[in-house]
Amino acid sequence: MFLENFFGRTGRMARTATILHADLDAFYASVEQLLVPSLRGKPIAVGGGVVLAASYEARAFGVRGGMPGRQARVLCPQLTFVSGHFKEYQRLGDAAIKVIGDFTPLVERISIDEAFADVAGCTHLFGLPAEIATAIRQRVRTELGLPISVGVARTKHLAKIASQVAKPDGLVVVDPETELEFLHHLPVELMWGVGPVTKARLAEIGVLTIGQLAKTPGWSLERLLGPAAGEKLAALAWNRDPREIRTYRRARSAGAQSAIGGKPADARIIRSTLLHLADRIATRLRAKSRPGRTVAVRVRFADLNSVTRSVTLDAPISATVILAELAEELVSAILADHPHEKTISLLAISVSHLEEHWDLELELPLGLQDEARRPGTRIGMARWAADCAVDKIRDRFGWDAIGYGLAALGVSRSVPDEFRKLAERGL
DNA sequence: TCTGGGGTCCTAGGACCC
DNA sequence: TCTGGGGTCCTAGGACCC
Repeated sequence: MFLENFFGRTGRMARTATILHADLDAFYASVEQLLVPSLRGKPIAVGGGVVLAASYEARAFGVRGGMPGRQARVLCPQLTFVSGHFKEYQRLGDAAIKVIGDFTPLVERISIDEAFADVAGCTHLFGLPAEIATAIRQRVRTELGLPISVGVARTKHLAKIASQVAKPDGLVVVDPETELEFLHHLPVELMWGVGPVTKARLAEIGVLTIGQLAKTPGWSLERLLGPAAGEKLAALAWNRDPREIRTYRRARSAGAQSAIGGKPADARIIRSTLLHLADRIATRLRAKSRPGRTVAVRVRFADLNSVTRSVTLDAPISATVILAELAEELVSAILADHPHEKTISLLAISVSHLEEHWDLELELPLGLQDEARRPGTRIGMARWAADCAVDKIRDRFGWDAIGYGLAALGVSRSVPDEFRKLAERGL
C-alpha cells in the first residue's frame, strides 16, 4: 500500500506540470493606464529621453523599451509620454507577487513584475495548477486592476516560454504529454539564454526552431557556443531543466552606472561622478553589512566601446571614499592606456566578492591598513566615522539630507533615482 | 537599433601552487 | 634537469536577462 502510493505519487509528480511563471503585461505602462484612465487604449511610453516601457498600443507601432524617445516619436507621432509613478510600480509589483504567495510559499521573484512558483504542494487546497493560475490572474485583475500572463509547465524554462506565448493577458498550460510538440515548433530566440548573437550563430548552421536545435549534435553546439552554453541549450531543447524554485538568493555583486552623455574626459566630472556612484553602492553595502573585495570600473567612450579594469583586495571594503578613490585610480589607468579617447559617454562601478556576513567594525582596521600606505593613519578612522554619521542622518531625514559635496555637483541624472531603485536587487 | 540602469554567468589566458 | 598534469585565483571581455 505504502509502496504503491509512493510510486503512484512520484510517477505522477514527474509527469505533472506544477511550475508557474507569472509575468505582468507591459507593467509600467499598464500601471500608468490604471492610474490615469484617459490613457487607456492609447499608445503611451513611460520615460522621456529613453523609453522605459511601452503600452501594447505603442508596441503595435514598433515602439520598444530602451528605445530613444526621439525615435519612438517618429514611429508613433501620437505617442503620449508620461513620467513614471515609480513608487506605485513597487507597491503594485509587490502586491501581485503577494497574491501568488497566498497560494504557495515556493515563490521565486525574478524582477519587479515577474515570478516563478511551484504549486505541487498546494493542489489539494486550491485545485489543479491550471485552476490556481486562473485564480491568480483573476485576483490580480480584480484586486489590482492589472493584466498578468501565466505559463504552467513541468519546468521553469518551459513555464517561462509558455507565459511569453500567453501574452498579452493570457494563460497557457503545457501538458507534459505533448510538451515537446509544443516546444519544438517555436523559434530558438524564445529560449532563455538565446539572444541576438546566439540566434545569429545558430542561423548560420540552419537552426531556426527549438526542434532543429534539439536535433543538432551536441559536439556541434559546443563548438559553436562553447561547452557551457552548448550543453545547457541542448538540455533545454529537450525540456531537461534541473533548476528548482529558489525562494531566496544572495546578490553576488552591487553596482551603479551613469551615462554622462559624451562629456570630455575632465578630471572634475569624472571625480564627482565616481563619488556619486561610490556613494550609492557603498551605502547599500553598509546597510546590509556586505562589503566586497573586488572593485571594477567600466569606461564607455563616445564610440560606445567600453573598457573595464578591476582590482581584488585582501580584505573587503564598504567605505564610500575608499571605494571612490580606488575607482578613480582604475579609471585613470584606463585613460592612460587610451590617450586618444577624448570623450566619455558612461562610467560604471561594480563591487563583487561580497562578504556573507561582516561586522562593520572589522572594517575600521582596514581603513587604517589602507591608509598605512599613505601617511596620516587617523584619516581612515575619520572616514569610517563620517560614513556612519551620513548613513544615520539619511535614515532619519532622507537621502538628500546630506551628502558628499562634490558628488551633488554636475551629476547628470538621465533617469530618476526612484527608477534606479526598482532595478536594485536585494543584497 | 546604438539607447538606460542593475544584474548573472561564461571564457580564456596568466600566475601560482602542488 | 626536463617533462607532465591538476587545481585555484585573478583579470578582461562578452552574451544575456529584466
